[in-house]
Parts: sequence; C-alpha cells; structure tokens
Amino acid sequence: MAGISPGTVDRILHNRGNVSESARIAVEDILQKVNYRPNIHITGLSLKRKYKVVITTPNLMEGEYWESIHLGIQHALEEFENIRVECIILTYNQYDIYSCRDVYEEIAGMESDAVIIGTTFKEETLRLSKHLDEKDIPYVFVDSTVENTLPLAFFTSDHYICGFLIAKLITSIIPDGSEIGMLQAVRTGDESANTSILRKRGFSDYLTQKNIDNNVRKMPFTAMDPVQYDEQLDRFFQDHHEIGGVVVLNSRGGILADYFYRKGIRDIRLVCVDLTTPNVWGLRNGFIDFLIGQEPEHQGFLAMKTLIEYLIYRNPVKLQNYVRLDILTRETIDYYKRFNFMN
Amino acid sequence: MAGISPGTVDRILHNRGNVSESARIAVEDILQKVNYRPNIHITGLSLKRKYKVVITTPNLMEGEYWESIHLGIQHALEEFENIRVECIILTYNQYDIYSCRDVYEEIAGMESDAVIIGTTFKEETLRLSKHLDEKDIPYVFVDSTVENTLPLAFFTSDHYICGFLIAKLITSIIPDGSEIGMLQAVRTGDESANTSILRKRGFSDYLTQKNIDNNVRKMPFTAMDPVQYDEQLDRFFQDHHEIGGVVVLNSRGGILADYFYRKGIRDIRLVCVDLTTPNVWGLRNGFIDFLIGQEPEHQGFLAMKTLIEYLIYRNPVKLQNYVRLDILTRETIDYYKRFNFMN
DNA sequence: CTGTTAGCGCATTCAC
DNA sequence: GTGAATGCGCTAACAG
Repeated sequence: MAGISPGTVDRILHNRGNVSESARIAVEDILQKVNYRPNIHITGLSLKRKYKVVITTPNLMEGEYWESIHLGIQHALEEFENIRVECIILTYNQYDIYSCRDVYEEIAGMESDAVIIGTTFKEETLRLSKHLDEKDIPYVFVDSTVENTLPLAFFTSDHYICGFLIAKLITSIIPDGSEIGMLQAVRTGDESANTSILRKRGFSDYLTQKNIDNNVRKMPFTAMDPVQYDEQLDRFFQDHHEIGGVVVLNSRGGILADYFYRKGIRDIRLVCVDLTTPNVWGLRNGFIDFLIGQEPEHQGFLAMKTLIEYLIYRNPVKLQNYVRLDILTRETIDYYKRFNFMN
Repeated sequence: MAGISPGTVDRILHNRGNVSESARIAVEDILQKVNYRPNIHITGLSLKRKYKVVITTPNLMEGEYWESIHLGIQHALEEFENIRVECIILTYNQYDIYSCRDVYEEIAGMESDAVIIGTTFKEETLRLSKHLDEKDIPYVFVDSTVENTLPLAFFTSDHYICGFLIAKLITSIIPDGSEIGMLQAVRTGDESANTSILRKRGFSDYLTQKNIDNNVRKMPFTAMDPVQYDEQLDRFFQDHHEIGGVVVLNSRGGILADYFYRKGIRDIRLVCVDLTTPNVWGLRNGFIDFLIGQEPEHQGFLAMKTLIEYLIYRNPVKLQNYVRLDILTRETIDYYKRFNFMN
C-alpha cells in the first residue's frame, strides 16, 4: 500500500533500523490508517527464534495450588504452540528455605530469556531479582509480589481484600457474637507467607471497621504433621464451645472439612481459600460454606502469555495484574470452569 | 511422513473422497501417532470460503444484558480474525411478540450458514427452529434453551440453581423469619421469560426444602413505566413493614437499588441478577449485597466460537453448555474482568 | 538503505 | 486416485 517492500516494512515494525525516514513515515502512516495489528500466531509460523523460559515455584502436588499455576502456564504454551519456547521448571520445598536458596542460585547462574517466579520466601526472591536485574533478564511474579523488586509484571489476587471478604462472609452466616476460629499453619520459622499476613490484616480490619465483637480464637497447628491434626483440633474444640465458624486463610481448609466429616460436626460454618481437591470436596459435601478462588490457572496463563508477547513484540506491559476473587458455594462449584479463559 | 503428498492428506483430513484405502490408512496412522491437531488460525489463513452467520436477540441497550452477549460474539470474531465471517444482526423488541415474529420470518427466508438465537418468546423460537431444521441450517441458543428444538448447542446458566442460590444468599443475611420481597416485572401477556419461571421455582424449592418460613411478598410492578416505580414501591413498603430483604430474579434490580438510595433505605438486604450498569452501581455503593453474574459475554463468545469451529471442521459439538454463576460482592466487583476468557 | 526470495502450516486448484 | 504449485501474513537470509 505504501509502495514499500515487505522486507522494509518488517524492519520498521521491529525497529531494526536501516530504514530511511521517508519510508518509515509512509509506512507508519498506512499502519495507522489500517489499524494494523500483527497476528502473533502467524508471526510464530515464520519465526525461527527459540525462547528459553525458566519457571520456579514450590513443588507441585496434585490438586494443589501450585499445580494449577503450572496448568495455566501449560495452557498458554498450547495456545501459542507456534512460538517455540523451551521451559525449564525448577521447584523447591516451600517449607525449606535452603532448598529455595539452592534453586535460586542455580537460576541466577543460568542464561535465559525470561523467568516466572512463584513467590514464597521474600528475602530469597529479593536476592534473585537483583541478579536478574543485573543480567537484564525480565521476570514476572505469580501468586504475590515482593517489594523493592522490578518485575516486568505480577499476577496475583488482592490478598488483603481476600481476608476482608472472608471476614464479611463468615460473620454474615454465624450468630452475632459467637466466636470465630482461625486455623493457622505454623511454618518452621521464616518471614514468608506474605499472602497470609495480608489476608490476616484484611480479616481483622473488617471486624474492627464494622465494630463486630466476635472473638477470634487462633487455632495453631503444625502443618507438617497430619498425625497430630485430630489431637490438636479435639483439644481446641473442647476448650472453645462458643465457636460458630472457622476461617482458614491458607489453602489447607480441607483438613478441617475432613475433620468435621469424621467427627460428624455440622453446626460450625467454614470459609476457606483455594480450589484444592480436598477443599472442593468439603464444599460439595456441605462442610465448607464459602470457598474463595483466586484463579491460579489464570495467573499462570497470563504470566506466560504476557512474557511471550513481550519477548516477541517488546510491547509495554501492565505491571499490576489483579485476578478475580471468586466466591463459590456448593451450588455454583459444578459450573466453575477453571479454564474459562481458554475456551 | 507417510510418503503421501499434501494434497492427498488434505483430502483425507476433510473426508473429500477420491482416496485409496491404503493411502488413507497410512496417513490416519501417522495422524494418530503425532496426535495431529489442525491450527485453526492457520487454517483461516488459507481458507477462501466466507461464512454468513445470522444473530438475533432482543434490542441492545448500553450496559444491559443483551449487549454483553453481543460483545462476547464480537470478541470471538476478533480472536478468529483469519476466518471470514459476515454477521447479520437482527434484533427485535422483547416486549412485543409481533416484532419478534417479523424478524424471525425474515430469518426463515434467508440463506445463511448458521444462526445464533437469543431466546425470549418460546413459541416463536420453536417455529423458527423448525424452519431452520428443514433448511439444514445449524443454530445455537444463548441465554436459555427451548424444549422440542434441535439446536447444535445452547449456552446458558442454570436458571433453576440461580434462583435456588438467591434464596440461600438472601436467607443467610436477613433475620430469621423476616419477610422477603420479590420484585416482578409484569410483562404484557406472554408465555415468555422462561428464565424467570425457572429461577422462581429454584427460589421456592430452596425455601421449602430448608423448611424456612420467611414469607415471600410479591412486588408486582409495571416494567415499562418508570414514572410509577416510586409510587408502587412506596405503597408496597408502607403495607409491609417486616421486609428484611428483597430479591429480583430478573436483571432489573438496579431500580430498587436506586430507590433505596433516593429514600435513604439502608436496612433492607438486596440480592439481584446480572451485571448491568445500574446493578453494578448498586453493588459498589452498598445497596445490593450479592449480585449474581451469568457470564453473558462468555455465552456469546462460546456460541460464536463453537459455530466457527463447527463450520470449519464439522467436529462433534457438546449440546449442553452451562456457564458459571458468579457471586459478586462490593469487595470483588472491581476485580471482575468480564472478558477473562479472552486475555 | 532496499527489494527479492523462500518457507512456516494449511487448503485449494489443476494437471496428470 | 494423485502430486505439484500457489498463496494466505509474516520473518529471515541474502543480494544488491
């Protein structure tokens, strides 16, 4: 249309230089006029370049949170099958900071085009991000973000609002003034679980803001030790008879649902987070009243999609990307498609 | 890979005949082995054929339900920009059965490759479907389905469960035993609003099933006459002092939210359906407590996407397609991306 | 600085 | 019944 050959147009599109002003202006004019948008699938067709993307998260367990993130990433790779990207997946034990440190050091020493980081340990992430900044390797966070870092983007739910919402939901379905239990996984001494801190803050803020005087009773329990679950829970409920509802601000709510099931407890309301297999079971069977979903599949999908588009076109990227907080009940769970964003 | 030329492979892929048994078996073998899936975007690249799709729904109003369906359809057309589909959009007045009849007659006389029908009038839809069956034109329904028809597929939420859920939500946030108002748009005599009937059934079934004795008070109001809203509502609330909450089983809930706002009413809980502009306003400003979304954008998107894939590949299509029922509160509405399924 | 050419996966057309 | 040739939008490699 501008009387310029495709080779030159391509150079203009990709800012590869070696183009005369006159040609550039003529072509950019036309691009404007026809509102040109490259088709990434067809770009992929002819693109020879391969991209190497490192993905690091805590270890995957079937039906758990981090697996969903990875499933979302896989879906993005399928959607953009024409773009050749090689993934290196490196996971670590989220309860062992040394295992994380080892993996992050390996990544700091690697060459890659981009990194996807599922954040857990704050200080470690900070250090890795510095390394990547130096080497000019773009990185994105999923699940939560970390202060004082320079990611290309992050994909997370609003954890503060999540806690706030949980408070609102639980107080709306328990009798006024009854006590609320709060299950807490005691991690072996670390600064991590930024998400839980934010949620807890949102939770308390709701109660103070609304002047609600339901007493909150902490239910500490040792996350790594399933044998002692029952013992600890038995003791808790013996000591607290006024509990009208329980909230679990991490993804481990299914443990309580299972406990209620085995003990035949039906009169304590339960609000939990994340669509893990046990949580979904608890919701379907009436032990969990509200389950909050934070679209982990979508987070992973968006992270990879954003990276691919950035690597190919170097478009400006939105830094903050908050996903939905889905409120699920036993009525709606069967219609909840986890890959809605793909179909 | 099979030592067969691309022309022959194409004949096999599309069942065009003129292929020897031996070649077919050899190629199908390889297709299996490499798990061949055609890439629809690239198919579109080389496809010359144009498709003509007729879309018929009630008239569009900005920020209303049917507009969302159309937006979803548009998004599908953008995603599959390589496939040339010409859309003919024909809308009618959903409160005037004759206007619908006229449009449907026009469609029955047209030639097209497929039709998307936003159902409202049952009998009219039934008649149109018969015409399309005769002419072998595939059609899909959005919003709801109609019995005794043979659509290729339908895309809808579960309206019965929607009503059931509304009952659960409203009763969980109002005092035991307080009355529930139910706003009803009185349509000018027709058998339509199948969706409202299903929702009402779900609503009542929840109450009887749970042995809840909140009295339900019907609030009839004339849908076409906004001038009389206040009068009718004033009278209703004067006559009923025990109303603890109101439900609106159609998308017109925003009217009540606005009424509560103007009258300074803050102590009546409200549960509504559909993310129309007034409803979202009501939710954000605390007049609506729960808003149920039924993903109209996704319904439209899936309808068009399904049609395109069917027209091109003649794949088997899933008949029943239920979308999510999203429960939104003022906390989560800001994170609700209506085109989640695209990004 | 610029234009030509080839090829990605796929469907079509036409000559054998 | 079959294969070869062409072109869709785009990038890469190379010859000027």
